[in-house]
Amino acid sequence: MLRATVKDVARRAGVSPKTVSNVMNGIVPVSGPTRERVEQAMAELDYVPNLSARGLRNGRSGVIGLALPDLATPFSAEVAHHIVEVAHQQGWSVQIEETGSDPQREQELMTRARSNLIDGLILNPVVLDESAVKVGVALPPVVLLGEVSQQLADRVFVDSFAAAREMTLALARSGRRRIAVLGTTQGRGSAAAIQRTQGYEDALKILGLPRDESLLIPCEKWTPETAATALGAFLDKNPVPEALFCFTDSMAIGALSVLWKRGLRVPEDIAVAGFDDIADGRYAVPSLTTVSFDKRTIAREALRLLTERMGDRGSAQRVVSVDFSIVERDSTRA
Amino acid sequence: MLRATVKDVARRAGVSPKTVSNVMNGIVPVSGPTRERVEQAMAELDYVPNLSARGLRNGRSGVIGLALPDLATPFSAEVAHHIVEVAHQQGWSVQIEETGSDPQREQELMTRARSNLIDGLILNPVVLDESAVKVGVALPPVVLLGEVSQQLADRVFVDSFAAAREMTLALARSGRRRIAVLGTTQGRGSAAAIQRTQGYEDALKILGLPRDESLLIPCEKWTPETAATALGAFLDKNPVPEALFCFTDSMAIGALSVLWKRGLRVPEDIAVAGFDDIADGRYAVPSLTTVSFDKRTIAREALRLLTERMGDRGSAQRVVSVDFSIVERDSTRA
DNA sequence: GTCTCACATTACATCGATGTAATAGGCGGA
DNA sequence: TCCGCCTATTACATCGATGTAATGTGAGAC
Repeated sequence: MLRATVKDVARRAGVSPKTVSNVMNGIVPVSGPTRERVEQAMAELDYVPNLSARGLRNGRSGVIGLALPDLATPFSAEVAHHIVEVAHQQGWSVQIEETGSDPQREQELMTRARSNLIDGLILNPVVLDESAVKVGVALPPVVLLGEVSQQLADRVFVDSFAAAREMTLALARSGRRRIAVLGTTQGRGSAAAIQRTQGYEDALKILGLPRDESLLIPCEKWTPETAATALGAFLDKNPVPEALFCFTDSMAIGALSVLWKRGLRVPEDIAVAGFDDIADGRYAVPSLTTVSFDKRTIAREALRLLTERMGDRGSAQRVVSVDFSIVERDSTRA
Repeated sequence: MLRATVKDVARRAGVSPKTVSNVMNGIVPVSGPTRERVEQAMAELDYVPNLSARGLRNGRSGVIGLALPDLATPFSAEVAHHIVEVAHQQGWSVQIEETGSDPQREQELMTRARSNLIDGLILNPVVLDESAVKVGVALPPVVLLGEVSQQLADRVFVDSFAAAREMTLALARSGRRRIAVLGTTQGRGSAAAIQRTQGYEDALKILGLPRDESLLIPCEKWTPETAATALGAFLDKNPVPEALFCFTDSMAIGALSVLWKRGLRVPEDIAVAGFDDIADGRYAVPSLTTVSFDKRTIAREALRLLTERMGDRGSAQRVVSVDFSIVERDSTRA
């Protein structure tokens, strides 16, 4: 059985297809009785508009794309959750893509986006800074999430540099001096890694603490697995630091696991802090001190920038910084 | 600057629009030289097909919907991750919707799906069993994930009853007799809750252990928060059980947090087990014993059922059961 | 040299909704 | 009674890609 179309509804209501369309869109006025007849016909035929047709005609699909490195990451999952929710409230559908930290795939996405199934794209890039958003190509509206050196698109971010500095200062407040960081990168790392490292170093300077290269624990991929491995290797060769600042909560959770296995008590033997304030951190053992920020705000701002950009291509790019705060929990409480 | 269309490509290549279409689709044969001219023209014009138009014409959009209760839940996030990945491999895009455990919203989704922007729907229902999939309405292909009493749609699931029974037996293996479960529901709960409770009770019967009503710790929402609250209330009024089987890993993580705060050692004072094998469980403190199953397999099977169903509407519904195994980690190891 | 036959290519209609411009209908004022 | 005007409604074209059926083109056979 075929689906009903405007034509069918029109026939049943004894009006023209365009009138049916007018009833749906509510821009062109329709008289009371006519409207009622049409609405009844729609109900009787169980009419559902064909969004492909509408999209073709209007040039907009009502769908936005959301591209994240890996949905299974708690942080990405929380961001996705809020974006889907906010988008839904505003009548948008969300198409999700994973980039797997692969610039190639971010390119593909752009193409997809240009195929008109997507009216705009919210992209959380990882490694790539420049590659994804190529100049000169007719791009759909794009909003970037996070720390990116990219200057060509709208962007919502948390000031990683300031946050890392504050967290380091907070860790030092109880007299801790040997503060290690987990998640630094060798060579060209992500913008976030670079900024967090710099924030940490800036705090050391403020504190008058020596910069100890050995306290920078590199970890390219920011997952519990890699963090656990990296921290394990570090502990095999170095004395236990007084505090450990992990560049993400996920890494901190991996770190807590390793510390516990080695019989190191947190926070008595070593304080641990994270970044992102993911839900798991609250229920970590012990609960995790972290850099917190409102992900719903990020979602809302990203969507705001995106919709504004749809209306007004070509204006100067906007950048929104979202506030953060240090949330102290058991993992650092003396 | 407007996007190029088949017409533009055709003009540039000196052929008809239909020939361009033939080159893209590869069904109607196109001679070598012509194909080359067309391909070059497409490249020069940076041509990207309009998927709305294609969707309108073909009646298929190349997009499938994925509806989950809450993307921020680690379990949902992992499932989503695998589905997006598998779908991508097969050339599908995935549109994500959250149902927030709200049957109303599951209904809306069906409507959305019928609006032809979605060729099929993978739905992970929670409370609703019957409501979403109404008979008689022209539905898009639907595959349900999880334990549902629903008999009208294809389905991929893990045998919760058997898994809960095995887990309970495993917990009893080290001589533990007072085994509590966390996550039971009062009244009409989710199908999963009912089956897991029954599996637990079946194991008690096998073990010859008494069924102790007080060891059923109710918890409607399966989150760490609610689990922590429920377990806290339980511990205030009851002696500490020898083992605690949480109906999800998320709840187990909340439970571990509470136990730790109360100074109860896991597994010495109480063994703890979960269900789902989410990544966080591996890095919980202590690492979490759980019911494990391959989520990629779930994703693959769900997509297989869905695509098969697209080709063949109307055949009998299929049900796929995915294997599980008990993974013992530190939270139960004596 | 004409006639098939096979195959590549084309013109045209179509998918469903909606903007545009023209039409129909109603009402008040002269 | 007729004109003019405002509003609700309509016919038609259009968005871009593609199926259908018809056309064109060449090779091969007689």
